[in-house]
Amino acid sequence: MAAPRDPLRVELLPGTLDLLILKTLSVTPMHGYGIAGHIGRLSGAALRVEEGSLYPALQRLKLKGWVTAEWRLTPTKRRARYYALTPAGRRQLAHEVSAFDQLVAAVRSVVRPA
Amino acid sequence: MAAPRDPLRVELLPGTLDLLILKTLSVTPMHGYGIAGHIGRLSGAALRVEEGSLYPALQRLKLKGWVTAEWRLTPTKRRARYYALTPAGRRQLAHEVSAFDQLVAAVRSVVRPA
DNA sequence: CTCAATCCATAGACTCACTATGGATTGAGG
DNA sequence: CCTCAATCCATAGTGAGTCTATGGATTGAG
Repeated sequence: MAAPRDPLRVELLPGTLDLLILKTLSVTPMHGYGIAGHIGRLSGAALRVEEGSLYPALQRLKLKGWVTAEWRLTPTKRRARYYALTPAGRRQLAHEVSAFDQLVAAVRSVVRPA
Repeated sequence: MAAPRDPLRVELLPGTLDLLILKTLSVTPMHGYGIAGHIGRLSGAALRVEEGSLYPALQRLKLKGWVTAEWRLTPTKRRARYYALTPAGRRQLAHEVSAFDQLVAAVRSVVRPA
């Protein structure tokens, strides 16, 4: 079996965090801790969202009107702040997905020219 | 013919600029202006590297020992500062290409779950 | 009862790209 | 000749955004 190794941390490029959060919330409203867990799981633990990045990001998204926040109780009776995507947030998500794809294509055209 | 339109500017994600510069210099030594032109051309004008981003980036790369700088004359007899990749720079390039690919894969696994 | 996990959030440091600016040189077109 | 666009260099200041470090409260398992 392979030797245990560090969990291959991929540094987050600034600008991708909003995209990841919006996408996560497009599935269902979720609280901060849950968002971080969801991103970590789906990425196979490659992406680790720090709380010091997450909460400021959520504030930004709220200010821009892309998400709403509401205190609720978790299934385990814990008090948590649930964030939900607004219609504007959904449009923004589509826009950011497209921008990300274009950027990746552009960078690849330089890194791997035909 | 298509109507003239704005050149579809893709905002550069922080961290990708070094990668683009290193890759460009891996072909042949080049001066700043040439680097910007090369990236713009290969990306189909999608990426536009501003001089205010480029020169500070070149300083960084030089400080880290990934490129060297040398004054020379262009084929058109203009004085220009030619930058060249060092062996450490080449290793860094390989590392950044790999990191970029991993990041893209990780983000996509969240944005487009199987 | 203790400790890990779950949940929130802020402050400060730091990296890095962008705008704005400034300057020098060359060649083409008038 | 003169002007202007293109070629080349570079810095200062700003602002966006992520990270580390920190702090605190609650719940359940052992």
